[in-house]
Amino acid sequence: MFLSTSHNKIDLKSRVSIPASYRLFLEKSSEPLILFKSLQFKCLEGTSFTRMQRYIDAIDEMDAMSDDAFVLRMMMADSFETKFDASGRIVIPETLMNFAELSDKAVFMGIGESFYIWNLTEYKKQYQKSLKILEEKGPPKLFLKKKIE
Amino acid sequence: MFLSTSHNKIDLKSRVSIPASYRLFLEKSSEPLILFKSLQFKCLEGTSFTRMQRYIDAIDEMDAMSDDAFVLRMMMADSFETKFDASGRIVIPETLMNFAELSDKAVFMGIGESFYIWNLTEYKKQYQKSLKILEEKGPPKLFLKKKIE
DNA sequence: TTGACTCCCATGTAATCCCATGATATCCCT
DNA sequence: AGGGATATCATGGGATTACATGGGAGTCAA
Repeated sequence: MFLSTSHNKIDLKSRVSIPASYRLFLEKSSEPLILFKSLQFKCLEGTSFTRMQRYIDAIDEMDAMSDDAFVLRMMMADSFETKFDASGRIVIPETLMNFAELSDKAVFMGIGESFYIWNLTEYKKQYQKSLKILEEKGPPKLFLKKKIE
Repeated sequence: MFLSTSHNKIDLKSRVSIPASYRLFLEKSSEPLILFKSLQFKCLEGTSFTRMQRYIDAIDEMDAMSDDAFVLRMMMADSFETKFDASGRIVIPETLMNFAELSDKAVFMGIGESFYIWNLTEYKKQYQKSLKILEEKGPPKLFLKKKIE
């Protein structure tokens, strides 16, 4: 799984080291890494090939003319399969760099099945926001087990 | 699969480079590339031979006399099997150039099992539309579910 | 013979590979 | 438990290759 947070450098060639633990997870299942624009935030999302495959299969199962299918297709179009170099780096495509407003620093944030890549400012903003919500509304209700009915 | 977006030039001979990653995907399965008019948009669709076969099978399964079958068959009649030259280009048949109103620029948009070829204006229009849908309706339900079983 | 199509070669740019390095973490032996 | 040896990790930069594109020569058909 993708867990933990780390701050890595983006060099002049738009290369970043993917945190070793993330890489290990992908290599274990010998999966390529897919990068795409988040549909919810100004950040990138990384995930495994098979997970992306699931979205693609889902498109075929839905009404091809529906809004959902339309948005999902656009998401595919903004997805990239990336290759690791010998030392575990990838190149972030220019479109994605621009979308997430990345320049020289990337914050990796593991969220289980996938992970986010933020620019530092945006990351701090979201982090503060989550603290504020926590303070105002208290800890979220969290059910680790499904209710049996 | 077909992912990512790229902007390629169409030269005076109606030649375009098919993005290397798309070509790789086709070569891996040693499949010819089929080009045809999109049934939904003013763009071309490219896909593998076997997937095209599936479309044709689907038509065969419908009421042969129906309007739907009629329209689909007419569209399919304008399908072309393309050949790559040594450097990975194809020639876009004139009928298709006209249909999608292509001239000197082609936007390739990978959507998994197939890809679209748009003229720049039309592509931008569709992209804006997807942003609008996303803003108004939020991400597809499918996407919010972390696991799809 | 002319027009269209195909094959072949040329080229600048951008991506990828390869080797090098310092820093940190891990191992291992005493 | 210390402390040196070793592996792992993140980073930098040059060399090499791949890719997209342009143009010309050869080929076939009307």
